Amino acid sequence: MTSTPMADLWPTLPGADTRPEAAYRLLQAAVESFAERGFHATTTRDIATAAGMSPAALYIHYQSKAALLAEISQAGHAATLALVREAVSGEGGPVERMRRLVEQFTAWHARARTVGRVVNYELHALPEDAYAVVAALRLDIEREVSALIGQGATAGDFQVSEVRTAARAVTSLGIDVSRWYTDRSTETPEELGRRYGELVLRMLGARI
Amino acid sequence: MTSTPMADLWPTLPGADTRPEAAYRLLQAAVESFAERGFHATTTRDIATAAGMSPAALYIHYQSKAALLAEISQAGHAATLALVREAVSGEGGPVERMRRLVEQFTAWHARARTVGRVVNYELHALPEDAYAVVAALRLDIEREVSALIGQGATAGDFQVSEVRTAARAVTSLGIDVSRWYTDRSTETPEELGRRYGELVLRMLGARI
DNA sequence: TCGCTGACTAAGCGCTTGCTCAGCATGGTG
DNA sequence: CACCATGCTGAGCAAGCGCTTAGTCAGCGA
Repeated sequence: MTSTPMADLWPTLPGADTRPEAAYRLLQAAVESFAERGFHATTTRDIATAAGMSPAALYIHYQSKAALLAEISQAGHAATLALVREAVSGEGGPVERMRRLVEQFTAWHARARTVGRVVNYELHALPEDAYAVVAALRLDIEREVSALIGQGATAGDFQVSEVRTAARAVTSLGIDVSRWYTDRSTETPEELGRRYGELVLRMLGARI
Repeated sequence: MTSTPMADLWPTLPGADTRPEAAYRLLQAAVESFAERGFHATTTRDIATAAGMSPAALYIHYQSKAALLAEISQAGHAATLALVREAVSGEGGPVERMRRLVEQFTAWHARARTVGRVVNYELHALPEDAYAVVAALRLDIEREVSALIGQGATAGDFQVSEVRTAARAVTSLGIDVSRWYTDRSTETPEELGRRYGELVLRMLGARI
């Protein structure tokens, strides 16, 4: 279910990630548990048991429970920013690029909803230094989206009165997907992405 | 700051609410603390201290920490549903009512963002019976929005391919406001509401 | 065969948690 | 005055928390 998105974040290619398999299992268990119950309601025993180990084994691979959260949050944000950058700097005009951005951003938040929940809703539990890193990544994401809307507006492709508000709305729609999307949702992540793409383009006043 | 929305949820009119003032103070402290740190990271000592009491005093007014959360969540959802019903069943055509709905829904989630965070992001911490009540209220909210979009679509005022997806997007936009809106936001809740109203109407294909 | 290393566990430490309870001050009532 | 209900506190209990420690054991190079 979430194995594909997880693999996207922490590549298991030989040489690309030297992390032992046990550390990877702990990471996966932590994502699942943090997403379902939240960071503070998750115990180190939960994570270790789900990874098939004793609680003490966690501390061989990670400094603390919070370090696990920091790792997940930073990798998740980095992956999201990469996705956004790829769409924004891709081929085509503002309309085409915005459509691709929303499609990918939305589909990612549906597909990787467990990681997405940790990334977007457990920020307050991050240690201060990890939070600073993540906050910078979030700002970058917002700036990329704003820049694309700005380009479209000056090119006459979009009609928006406030670029920042429009950018907020676009990212907001995608982020919130990770809150409500479930296994039982009838739309596939890709279908949802296409539909949200349409809605956003109309919202931005694009003639389509 | 949040005192006005709080008063909306738990009226202090003489006779309307027989709750002792101390219980009200505990409620307010709990909302603030749950919103900032989350339910599980909040201790009963946090709440009691913020309300100017010893931890034991909490249990004179509420059965448990979870009972406080249940009270907040149910009152918050009830208030939101009332707001939605008032807008949906108000005067005017679908376009006019949708604009008012989004304006009010958005402004509420900005103004009452502390309550809003508890309402939308602490559902998983609710005891099972309280969750059932709240889930029913959430379903009602979604149904009201869907019904209005459906009306507008059949009347030819909206162009939407999937009513459910469109309804999701509309409520999603409003809910997510409680996540990101802060004291430092430059837009007032009402300004934000008006702008989101415009964006949503365009998203729904209304000719405006 | 040997000593060493890295991954792991059983046990448990010190602390915090949600919650309880005996008792105290207050103010209204006979 | 006595009486008691009410609202609260100080002290503290049992359980559970994150994390540590001492020790086990398979695998490996010399």
